[in-house]
Amino acid sequence: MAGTKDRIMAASAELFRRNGYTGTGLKQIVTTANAPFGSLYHFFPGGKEQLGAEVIRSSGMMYLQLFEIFFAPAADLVSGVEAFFAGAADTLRETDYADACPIATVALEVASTNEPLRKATADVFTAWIDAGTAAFAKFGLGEDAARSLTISLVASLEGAFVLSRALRSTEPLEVASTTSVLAAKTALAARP
Amino acid sequence: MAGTKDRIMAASAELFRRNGYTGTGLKQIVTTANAPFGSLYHFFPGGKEQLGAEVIRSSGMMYLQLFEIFFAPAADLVSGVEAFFAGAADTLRETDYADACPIATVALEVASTNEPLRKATADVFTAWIDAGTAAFAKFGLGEDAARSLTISLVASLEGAFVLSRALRSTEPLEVASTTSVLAAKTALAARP
DNA sequence: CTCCGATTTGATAGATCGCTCTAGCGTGAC
DNA sequence: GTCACGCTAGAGCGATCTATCAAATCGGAG
Repeated sequence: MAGTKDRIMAASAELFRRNGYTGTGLKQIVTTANAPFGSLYHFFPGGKEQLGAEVIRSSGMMYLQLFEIFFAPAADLVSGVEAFFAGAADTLRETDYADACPIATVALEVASTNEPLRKATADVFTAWIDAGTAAFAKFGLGEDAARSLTISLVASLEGAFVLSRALRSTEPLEVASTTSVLAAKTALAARP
Repeated sequence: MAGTKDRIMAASAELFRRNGYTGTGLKQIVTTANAPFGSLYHFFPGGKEQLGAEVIRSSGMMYLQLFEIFFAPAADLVSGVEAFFAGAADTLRETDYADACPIATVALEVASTNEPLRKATADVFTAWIDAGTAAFAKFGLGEDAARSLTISLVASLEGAFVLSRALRSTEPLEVASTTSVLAAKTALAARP
C-alpha cells in the first residue's frame, strides 16, 4: 500500500481542489485518506498550513508534467493547444465539473489572507510560466512573445475553468480554446 | 447612516471576496458591519447560505453595471476592452491585490459543494454573458460571435485575476488585455 | 532477544463555527 | 398613553475546527 504521507497528500489535493482550503477539515482529510489523525501531525508538524503548502507545490508540479507532455518539442503548437483544452474539458465532464485546476481555488482563497500559501501558489504559477516560455521558445518565438503567450493561455484556461465549473458547461473551455489558438497563430505569424 | 442590512451585505461582499465563503465567519461579518448579531438572522432567516446568495447576486449586478459603462454603445469596442482591463489593474494595485472579481473566489469554492450558491454564481455569469452579447451585437457582430467574444473576455479577465492576485503583479492583466484586444479585432474584421 | 527510533492511535483541549433564543428598545398608529 | 411591530442585543447551544499529547505498536540493528 502507498505510504501514509502519500495518502494524506492525495486526499488533501482532491479535497482542497473541490472544497477549498478553509472548506476542508483535517478530520475529513484523515478520514478520506484512511490515516490516523496523529500521523498528520507526525508528517506535517507545521499543521494545516504546511500540509497546504506541500500539496500546492506537489499538485502544481504534477500539472506541469501534464503540460509538458502536450507541448513536447516534437508536436505542433496549435494542435497542442487544442488537445490541452480538449483534455481539460473531458476531465471536467467526467468528474461532474469538479476536477479543474488543482490550485486555483486555494490560490484565490489565500491570496489576501495567508502569505506562505500565497507564495506557494505564486511559485507554482511562476514555474508554469517559465516552463511554457521555454517550451514555446522552441517553436521559434522570442522570449517576450513566448512568455506572453504562456500567460495568455494559462489565464484563459483558469478563467474558463471558473466559468465552466459554475455554469456546468464546457462552452467556456471551447471558446477559450479558440481564442488561445488565435493567440498562438498570431504569435507564430509574428516570428522574426 | 446606511441601513443595517446594507451594511451587512457590503461587509459580506468585501469579506467573501477577500477571504472566501467558508473562510468568512458570521461573527466576523457583524463585527465588520457594526451590526448586532441578531439582525443578521432577522434580515437573513435562511442563515449564511441566504446571505451568500443575496451577496453574490447583488455584487454580480453591480459589476454588470460597471461593465455596461465601459461598453456603452457610443464607445469604441477596442478602447472599451483596453479601458476595462486597465481599470481592473488599477483597482487591483490600489487594493494591494485584494479586490478583483467579487464572485470568482466563492464560485470556485461552492461549485461542487453547495448547489444553491453554485446556481447563484451561474446566474450572475449568465447575466454577464447575455449583457455582453447584446452590447457587442450593437457593434455589428453576429449573435454567436458576440457571445463567444464575451465569454472569451470574461474568461481572460477571471483567469488574469487569479494569476495577478497570486503573483502580486498586473502583468497577467496586461497580457490578457492584449489577447482580448486581438480577439475583439478579429471578431470585428469577420463581420458579415 | 533487546533496544530504539519511526510511526500509529485516539482522546482531548481550547477556540470558533453556524445558529437559536429570549428580552429589550424605539418609533409610528391610534 | 399604549399597543404593535420592526429591529437591536448578545448569551449560549451543540458541533466542529486545529492542534497537542502520551501511550501503543512496529521493524530493523546489534
